[in-house]
Amino acid sequence: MASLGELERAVMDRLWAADGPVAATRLRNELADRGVALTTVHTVLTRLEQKGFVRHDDARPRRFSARASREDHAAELMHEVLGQAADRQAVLARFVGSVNDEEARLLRELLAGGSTG
Amino acid sequence: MASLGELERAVMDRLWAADGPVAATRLRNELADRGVALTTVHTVLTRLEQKGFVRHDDARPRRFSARASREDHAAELMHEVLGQAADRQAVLARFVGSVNDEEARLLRELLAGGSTG
DNA sequence: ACACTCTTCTACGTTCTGTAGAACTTCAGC
DNA sequence: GCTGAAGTTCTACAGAACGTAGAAGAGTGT
Repeated sequence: MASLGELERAVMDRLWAADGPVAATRLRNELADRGVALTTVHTVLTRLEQKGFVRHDDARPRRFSARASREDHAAELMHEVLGQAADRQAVLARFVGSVNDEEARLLRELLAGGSTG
Repeated sequence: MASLGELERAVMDRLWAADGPVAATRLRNELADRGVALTTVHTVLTRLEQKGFVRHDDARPRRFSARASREDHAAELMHEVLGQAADRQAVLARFVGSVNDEEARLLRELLAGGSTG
């Protein structure tokens, strides 16, 4: 499980927040507060692709998008963390023990209406 | 959320697997396959302390222990990951959707027997 | 062809991690 | 209290990851 750097995460956040593929120039604009150069954005994007988080189309300004949604990514990460411990039950117990009531209710609903095979 | 390096994680694994505080020499022995020097173990231990993962007692061979259990740590991480996404419901939905039957059953039990207020 | 925009290549400084020698501290035995 | 062994801390360095971006190359519109 590769973890992301500060800028990498910022880029992923824009990609996730975006409503579709995004051009590098737009990302640069959205990250204007950091004052990063366009090439910097490209470098990060390339690294993110190598890590499997991002992909781009063949259009010409290339447009980049996240391979997985933020939610899928988070859920995936949760799984990795869960699987990394030998005693999953204990982890789940602690996890469930510390979610708030709303989340607990949601979980119950999700588990009740879940698939059966 | 600080992530750990290869050796750092290996050390944490021993600490978590151990049945109580562990001396550096023992850790070095347990990591014999890596052939690391005792000072290397100490360095890693120090860094792990700085990161808040480890603590040591005042005894004289110092003995080190993990601040949180592996399970607590994993559950904590899961929470961090969950909290990091805006749409928690969606994350939980995906998470629940991808746990296996056994885990799902366990979760149901945990949620059923949990607090109600 | 030319100017402009976009993309890729290459590079460098910083920080993190693995690695461990050198130096200092403490304890056991004398 | 001195001495040697064991333990601990200090300091340093190499390699990788990341932020950063200039230089160079490629594509587009006119």
